[in-house]
Amino acid sequence: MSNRPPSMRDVARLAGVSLSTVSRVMRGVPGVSPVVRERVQSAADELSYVVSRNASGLVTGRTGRVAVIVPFLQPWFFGSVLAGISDTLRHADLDMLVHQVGELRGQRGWTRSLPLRRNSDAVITVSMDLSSEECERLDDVGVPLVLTGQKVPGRACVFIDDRQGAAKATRHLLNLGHTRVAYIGSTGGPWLSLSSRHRLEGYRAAMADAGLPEWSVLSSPGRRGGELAMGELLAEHHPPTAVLTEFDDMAMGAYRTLRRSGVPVPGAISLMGFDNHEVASVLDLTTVDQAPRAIGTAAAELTIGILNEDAPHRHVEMPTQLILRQSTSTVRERP
Amino acid sequence: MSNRPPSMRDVARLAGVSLSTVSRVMRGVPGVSPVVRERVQSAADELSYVVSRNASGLVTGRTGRVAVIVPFLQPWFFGSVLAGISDTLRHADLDMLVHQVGELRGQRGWTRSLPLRRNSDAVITVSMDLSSEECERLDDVGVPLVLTGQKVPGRACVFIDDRQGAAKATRHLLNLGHTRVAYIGSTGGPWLSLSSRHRLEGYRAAMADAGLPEWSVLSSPGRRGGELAMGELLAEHHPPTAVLTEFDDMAMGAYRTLRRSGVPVPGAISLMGFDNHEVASVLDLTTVDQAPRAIGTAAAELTIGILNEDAPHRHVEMPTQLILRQSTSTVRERP
DNA sequence: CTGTTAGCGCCTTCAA
DNA sequence: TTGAAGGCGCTAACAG
Repeated sequence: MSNRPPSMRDVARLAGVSLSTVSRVMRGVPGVSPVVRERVQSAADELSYVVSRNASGLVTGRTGRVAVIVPFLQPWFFGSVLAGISDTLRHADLDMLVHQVGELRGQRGWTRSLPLRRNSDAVITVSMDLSSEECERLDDVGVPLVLTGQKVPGRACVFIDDRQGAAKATRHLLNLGHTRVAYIGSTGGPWLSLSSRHRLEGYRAAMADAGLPEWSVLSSPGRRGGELAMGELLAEHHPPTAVLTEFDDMAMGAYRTLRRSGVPVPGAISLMGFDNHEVASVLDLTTVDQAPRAIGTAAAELTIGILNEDAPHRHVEMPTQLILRQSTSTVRERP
Repeated sequence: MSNRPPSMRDVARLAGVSLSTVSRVMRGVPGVSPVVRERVQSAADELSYVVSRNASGLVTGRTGRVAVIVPFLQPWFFGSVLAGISDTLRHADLDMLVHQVGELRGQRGWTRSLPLRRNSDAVITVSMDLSSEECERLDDVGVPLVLTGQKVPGRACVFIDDRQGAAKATRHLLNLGHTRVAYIGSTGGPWLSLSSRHRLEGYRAAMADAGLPEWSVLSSPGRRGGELAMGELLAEHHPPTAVLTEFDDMAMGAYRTLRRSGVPVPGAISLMGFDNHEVASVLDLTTVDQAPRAIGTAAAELTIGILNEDAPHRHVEMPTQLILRQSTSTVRERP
């Protein structure tokens, strides 16, 4: 509190050298004798001096910061991605600036309202499902843009193969002998529509391959949607024997309906989710893992690569993995 | 990509005014005629010009950024707190810098390894349970420090009354007629020990008030710990009829053990958590809400108040609230 | 109401 | 290997 923190000048004075020498030492560039380097270092330590990114950034044009844009911070998924990004950036000595834009979204020109330009070296979006217009707006910021959760030709992105993941999940149910396999998907969710579409397509393809009719119910995204959709399915004359949901959240809603209706899982209905939500294990829910933390790590690495101008590949596809638990089993025809 | 982004000079040239005029307009300070203001504004828009916080910060000594330190980003709780902080800071035109220090923790001097100094106007810690030594190290950064999740005399902090919350929860179980009420707590968790202690104390106090013996099992934090602890309790000759856990995560573990052991909830055992985890509702778990998002909001408001030097009160206690669901019921003696 | 001037702390020439 | 000078983009005094 009080006076300004020590500046490079203070360190220089204490070490008895010039500003440039201190600067060289702090940046770790060669061209300083070991003796002097040591002297400057201890002077800096004594004052607990830290280089101001503000000032150095003014000169170099780099801020040492990466902006991360997420729709919401609350859901488990985003926390995981951020965790991966954060750790990776720190090792590259970059800070993470987080912008939650869920509420802003929809306002025209929300990209402009963020103080991104000149305030970060790169922008990472997390499952924002950006339109190409929005992408271009972000390009306007003038720094590299890395997308996660969507695949856009010509742009750096990290994504999973939603289609394949959903197909894999569907096949798992089919292999268990189920033939009446329903799908609960979401609609109207503002930032997931692309991946929603792909997962639905994956389900459809797997069903078609097996020569079975598709049976999908679309509902509002989230737990409540799952609850309602499952209610609809149960009201049918011949309910399905297996249900795949677009993501675990919806599976949880579906699970709740099943529990309240006294329908045993997986006794009467096998239930499957997608995401490997942190509590899927609590419910023993069979699901598809998409390693959100690894997505964050990959996005950060891609970003660092681009900043160093040695970006090897700009499209990174992350693997999905079937997580088998107790909520699915071989088909048992109802009495 | 390419040339430097437009600077204030470019805007000034385009609008045909001087630098200071542009500066005044951008900062929204009075003393500019509406006509000129309008002209400058549209010039800025045309160039999609954004003020560089770097440069202005150099002059004002303010960075326009607040650093938030969290142990981990993954758990639901932290995401919620961050969500509250983020929205509140944005309205004050401050950016949020997030540092995840879980892995660093334990290394001596981890506070020094963060580039906080000169890079943020204030520091908010989230459930870090800092030692006074660590607090002092952070003071060294020279910016205001706001703590959440712990109460330290003389420091700005936002916290809940863990003792009271746990006592309230215990009394809820007692009021249902339970007399064999056990408590599952965590031990060894690096960043929750303070609140752990308080919750345990709250349980003990409520039991003592009712003239009942306490019955606590401490286990590792997290779901696994809850699983094991509940296993221990079930192995007893006369298991408890009600169990309070230190937090929902442990309750989920306990729930899993109960489900696998075929013990009906709340038929045989009433189960209660603490936190109101986002999936507590899926499990119909009775719990205590501590509104993490509101904690974040309060912390950010407190921070803004301190930065504006009009901080009214520096200790903010957040209320806790009993959330009644289906996992607790009146005692029914076992057959 | 508007423009001019002098730094903020640092990096990058260039010269010694 | 070291130092001196200039300027990065902006704000805060001033002067007009």
